[in-house]
Amino acid sequence: MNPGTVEKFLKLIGDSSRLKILSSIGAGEKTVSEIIGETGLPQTLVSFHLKILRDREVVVASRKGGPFVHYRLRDPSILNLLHACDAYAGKFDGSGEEAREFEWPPWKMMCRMMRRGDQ
Amino acid sequence: MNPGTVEKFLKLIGDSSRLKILSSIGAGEKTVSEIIGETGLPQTLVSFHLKILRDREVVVASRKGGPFVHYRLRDPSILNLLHACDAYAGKFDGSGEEAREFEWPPWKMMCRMMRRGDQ
DNA sequence: TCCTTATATGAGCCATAACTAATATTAACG
DNA sequence: CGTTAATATTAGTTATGGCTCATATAAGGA
Repeated sequence: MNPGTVEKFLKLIGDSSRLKILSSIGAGEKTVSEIIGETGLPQTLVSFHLKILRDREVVVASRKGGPFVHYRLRDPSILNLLHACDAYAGKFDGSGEEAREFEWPPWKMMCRMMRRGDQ
Repeated sequence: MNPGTVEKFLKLIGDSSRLKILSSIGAGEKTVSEIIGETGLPQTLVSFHLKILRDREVVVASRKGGPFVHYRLRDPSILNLLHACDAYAGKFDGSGEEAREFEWPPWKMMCRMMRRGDQ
């Protein structure tokens, strides 16, 4: 486990404006205006964050006619990570008891599970 | 997905000094001196971070004779999350291609898997 | 070419939090 | 009680990065 690598990654996504943007884009595709409308964040702030997310390959941009730029998540499953963190942290910050029921699975087990399409 | 909740959680663990501390403690238990020795971080910095981690219930402290305080992770499986992030981000920052093979499993699937002790 | 809409970018400001230095507290022993 | 080792705490400093303002750029239509 490389603390620097993990820190870099968690800081990349661990900002509420960015989380709003990622969540807004979701599994589909959205223009900047749509993201702005949905998040309520200022235009320049959205563009600012999108640039970083784009440079770091979390999102992918494409132009499709007009001045519109569409953004999609390069790996939509990252939303699952965010949801898991939300669920974990939500309980985690609370009683600190219910979170005991959940354990983060080992990486290899996550790999196997998604490869098998476990039902 | 509450951006504020997730942000708070990711910022809590998304610091390289803290990651080093969590990794040092591991699945066992360690004194502050041991953590200092293993991480190479200054004593006051370790104590500073441990206080926050303690207050936020990521670690649990106990005294066992002498001036020694032992720390353990309240939920050691969080190390699995860190390892997964490491693996994901490591590939992620690289070619951006190999990470495609891995998808973060949905929360419910993670719950089921750990409940079944899937092999 | 000019205008409009959509979006991007850069510089500077400001908020946050990690870190350090100094010191306080805890536990145990002589 | 004084001393030592281990650890915690506090105030101030510093580094980081989010955010804002002003403006630049891209695309398309008249």
